[in-house]
Amino acid sequence: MTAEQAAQVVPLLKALADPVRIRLLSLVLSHEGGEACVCDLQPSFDLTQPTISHHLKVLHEAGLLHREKRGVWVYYRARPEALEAMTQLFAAAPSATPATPVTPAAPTAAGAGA
Amino acid sequence: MTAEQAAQVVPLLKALADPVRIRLLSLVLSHEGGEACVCDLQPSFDLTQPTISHHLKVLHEAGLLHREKRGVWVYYRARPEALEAMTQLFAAAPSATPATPVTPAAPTAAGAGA
DNA sequence: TGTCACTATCGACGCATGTCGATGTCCTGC
DNA sequence: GCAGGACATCGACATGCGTCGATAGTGACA
Repeated sequence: MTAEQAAQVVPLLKALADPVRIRLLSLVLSHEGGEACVCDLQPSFDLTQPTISHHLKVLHEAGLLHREKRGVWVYYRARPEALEAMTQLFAAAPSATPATPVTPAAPTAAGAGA
Repeated sequence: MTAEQAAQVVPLLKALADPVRIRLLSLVLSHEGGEACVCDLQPSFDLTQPTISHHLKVLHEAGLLHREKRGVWVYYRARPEALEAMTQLFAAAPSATPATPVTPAAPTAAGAGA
């Protein structure tokens, strides 16, 4: 993985690397119709409304949540593309060593002449 | 997802939510034999040795890397269990709304009598 | 028009984190 | 025993982040 590839995935991981935000995303996903407004989400947390709004903004800016205003309420919905990107990231990773014999390799940087 | 479940996954995500660490894990996975020592990894970054060591420690404490000392070198190897936990997390999530019609739901918390 | 409810933004505070230089620990080879 | 290399730890610094209270913006309703 190059530095550029890492720079693409890290914002998504950063957005999810918070207990409040990953629960927010889970709540939105499991909510009726796959969408929820702030007033649906806030009661699940012991946090103030601005804090919830802040976390939703982070998820939105990371591309994980879609935002839509309907009258007084703002509805958030998960964006499957972002979730799929995460799925593919981890689906590709562990295939490297499923049951390989793990041949001990000599270090290359410092040279094998130790 | 409960707060407890989130608390279990978040440390893994936090450990990966860094461009250096996700590249370190990728390098270890793709390295010969699925393992690498610090001297193999450091040349890929413009960072000092203590910083690389710090990031490897974070990955190790999160359960993502296994650590083994052989002589002067310390070899790091990915732990498939942790990667599988990540895979399952994201594999279960996006199945909520693949092509659902998204029926507009009224907010429940503030009551519909607004 | 005035009021109320829902949500976002702002400014501030404290804590966590990434990075570095200096140093310590452990092993190898002479 | 001594020198040198590989890696970890420590202390310090700057930056980022989560949280709050206060406040602004916007739509609904009487």
